[in-house]
Amino acid sequence: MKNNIQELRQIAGWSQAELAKRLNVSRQTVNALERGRYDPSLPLAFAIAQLFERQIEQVFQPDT
Amino acid sequence: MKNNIQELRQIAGWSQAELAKRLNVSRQTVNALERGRYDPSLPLAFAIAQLFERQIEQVFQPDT
DNA sequence: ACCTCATGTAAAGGGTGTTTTACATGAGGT
DNA sequence: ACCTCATGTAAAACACCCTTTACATGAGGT
Repeated sequence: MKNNIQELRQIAGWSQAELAKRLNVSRQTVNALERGRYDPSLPLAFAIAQLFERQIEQVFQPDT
Repeated sequence: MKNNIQELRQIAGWSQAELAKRLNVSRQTVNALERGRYDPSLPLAFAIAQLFERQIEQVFQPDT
């Protein structure tokens, strides 16, 4: 599962720490998601999409 | 997180076991999702939405 | 009464998502 | 040289997702 979190975050002008705070997760979680270490839970995926005013499919793309 | 899995499955005319097979998960997983015992992983949420030809937001609705 | 099918549930176990604490590196500004 | 900020990473701990195996219930058909 790929994602555009880093790109969206940089467009917004936020650090990983700032994004983490807005999502109520740790900075390490944001870093891990951007680096593709694992996928977020579904509720976190919704929070990310809502924060960036995108649909989930616009932020996350399945490998297949 | 609420979802419309049961409704979509019934419209498709499938049993929980049939849906599970199409999703490559166990029947217990389908049952647990329909009954709201937990949320699916993000990849499974994508598979469900794609199977029913819906957007993720049309299948899953955050509580907030 | 029996059989089958669909559904609900439970327990144990492996794998994944997220946290806290902590340390390391590089870039920029003083 | 120093300080600060942003980023990357690691280990331990905990909760959650999903599996297999198993049993229980109710509805419908014979």
